Amino acid sequence: MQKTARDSQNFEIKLDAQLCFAIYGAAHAFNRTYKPLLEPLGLTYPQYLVMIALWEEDGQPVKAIGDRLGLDSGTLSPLLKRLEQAGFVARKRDRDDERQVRISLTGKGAELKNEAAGVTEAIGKALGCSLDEAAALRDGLVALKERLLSAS
Amino acid sequence: MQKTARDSQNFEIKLDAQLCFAIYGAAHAFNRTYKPLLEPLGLTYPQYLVMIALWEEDGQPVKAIGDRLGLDSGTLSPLLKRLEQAGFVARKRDRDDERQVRISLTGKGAELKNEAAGVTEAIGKALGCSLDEAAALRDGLVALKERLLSAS
DNA sequence: CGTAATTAGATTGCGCGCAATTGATTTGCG
DNA sequence: CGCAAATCAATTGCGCGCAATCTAATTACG
Repeated sequence: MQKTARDSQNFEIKLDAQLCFAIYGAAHAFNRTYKPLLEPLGLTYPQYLVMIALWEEDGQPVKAIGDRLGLDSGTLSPLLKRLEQAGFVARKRDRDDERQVRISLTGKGAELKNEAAGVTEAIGKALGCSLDEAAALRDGLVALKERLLSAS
Repeated sequence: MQKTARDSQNFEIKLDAQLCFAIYGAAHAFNRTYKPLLEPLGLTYPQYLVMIALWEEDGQPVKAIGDRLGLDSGTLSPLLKRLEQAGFVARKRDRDDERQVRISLTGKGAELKNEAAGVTEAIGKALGCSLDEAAALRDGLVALKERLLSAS
């Protein structure tokens, strides 16, 4: 069994594919784990991420939320409309810059943060690893993301 | 500045959020990096994953592809229909078990593997890390996925 | 043997995710 | 000042991703 350049390229192809599958699968697994936990709250996973962003800082414009989550108005506009419909947020035009729409939490939306604490706890258990391990994985993913985005 | 139970709970919510964001963001970054590379081939990212599965083993039934990628027929049926429309695969009922539909590569679909080698090379560069690092990340993701799925 | 339970795939409905376009507002520059 | 360029959100169109439902085929069991 001799090792050739072609072998190592095949190795790279397989690893690339495996990494694709791994990211893809892990993201879906995350999604599936959150879904039943978020359903009682009346939130989808992306909606939950938006709520977290608002719990951290209320009254952000759509653009700021989009930058934080990496989403554009094509995704956020209808999503925010549904959050408004559900009574979690209110949308109003910024008086100083009427291009912007600021998203603010309603009382109901702010209260939801307390219920969400249970979700966090359940996910923590499902992760089944220490905070250090989770942090290490997170750092690896963030670094990967940075490299991918800066390369393009 | 006193440290209270509420503080530490907020800390956990944020860390949880960061891991969410990290997976979410990395998956999107992967998607965005692949998209312009796959467009010339006429494939979307999920279609590319299906093609990889078929290049590894031709003639699989829909169910087997779904198990490999974690997708159900609701996603695969229309996706495969588009791959068939594009001339990359053919679908035919298994003669021994007419419930199953086996997906086989056309000549055009098999040839596409050669063009896809360039995609792999570009991604390898975009990853910007050693094979060992990529493998470690892959293992961490696979382990995470396993824990999440087994917990639910 | 025959009916019930299981399995495979397709279809429908809804919510992202993103490119492209549109419309309104603000900014910048001559 | 005035017009062009830039910015922000909304909308449209298409392709997933998944739950729920449906049909057809196979298997299991009495």
